[in-house]
Amino acid sequence: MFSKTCEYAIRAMIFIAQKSKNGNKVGIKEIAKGVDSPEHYIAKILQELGKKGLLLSLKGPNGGFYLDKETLEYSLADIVKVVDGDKLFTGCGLGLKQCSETHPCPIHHEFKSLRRGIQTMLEKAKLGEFTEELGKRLTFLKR
Amino acid sequence: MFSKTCEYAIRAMIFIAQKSKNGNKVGIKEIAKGVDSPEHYIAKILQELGKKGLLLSLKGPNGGFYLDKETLEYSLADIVKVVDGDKLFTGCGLGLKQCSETHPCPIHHEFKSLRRGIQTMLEKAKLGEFTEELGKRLTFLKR
DNA sequence: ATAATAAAAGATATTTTTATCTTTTATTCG
DNA sequence: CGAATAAAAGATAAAAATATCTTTTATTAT
Repeated sequence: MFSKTCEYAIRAMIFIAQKSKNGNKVGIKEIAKGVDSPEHYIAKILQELGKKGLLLSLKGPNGGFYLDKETLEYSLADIVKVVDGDKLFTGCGLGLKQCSETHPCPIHHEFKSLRRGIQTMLEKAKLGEFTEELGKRLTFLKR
Repeated sequence: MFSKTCEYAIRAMIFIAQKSKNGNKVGIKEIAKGVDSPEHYIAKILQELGKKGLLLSLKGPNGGFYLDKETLEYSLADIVKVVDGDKLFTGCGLGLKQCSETHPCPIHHEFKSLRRGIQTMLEKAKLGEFTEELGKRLTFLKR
């Protein structure tokens, strides 16, 4: 469904959301450990998300990655769009470039509703909303 | 959603289904052209599907790939399982290995229903059922 | 200012996926 | 049988995704 890069990205962002609840920041090492991802690799991904405005960071001592009230409102769909692009939401299930309503692949219509379901679910899933269950250890971000 | 390999596989299988309606066989060149895929690459994929019993073929003059009454009953889900494995149907959306009902990732439950929807749709889609609309040029397998 | 810290950026390496090319084997037909 | 045909199989290549390592820049606290 998602690229591995995107899986890391989502897990890291949810992790940061949880850790930055009280205005705290979290370092890349802790993030990498917390979501079980390669440190330098996830760093790259977060840099990109930062450039796109989905995430904040500060260098130096006491620095790290964090989310504020505004960025906590971003959804998983926003992350997916930045990392994997929007082919999951708009592309043809069979990889045809010109697949459309008027030139559909054989599974175009069935796929359309599936895609819509995926997109709706990801758009509803705001970063700020995962922290509670994570805090209670009802959900997990690694292994 | 699917690997590129799997997209080719599905397109080729639907193409063969259409072409082998009247007991005909279709050569690899015609298949490659018909679904706009690299010839040797799709050949490899079809060989694997053949080994797994989803597809029949015959060498020599008048040879080629074809489907019979039985193999036309296979669904897109069967193809996906052979080519991409079943991680789309059973794997964790965030890539966790131990994600389960008792150790769920934050989107486990939402994903479960999406996955089920995808699987159901693919299982319902039997190879034999695409030929009519393709014949009427209401649907397409390339570009 | 300076030293310490931590992210940003750049360069390189590895692995997997995708694709191509060549040789071999099976089948048909004259 | 022998020539032609077409898939099967094996070897190699190219591209993309994933991962690591090193250097640079920004920030903080002393």
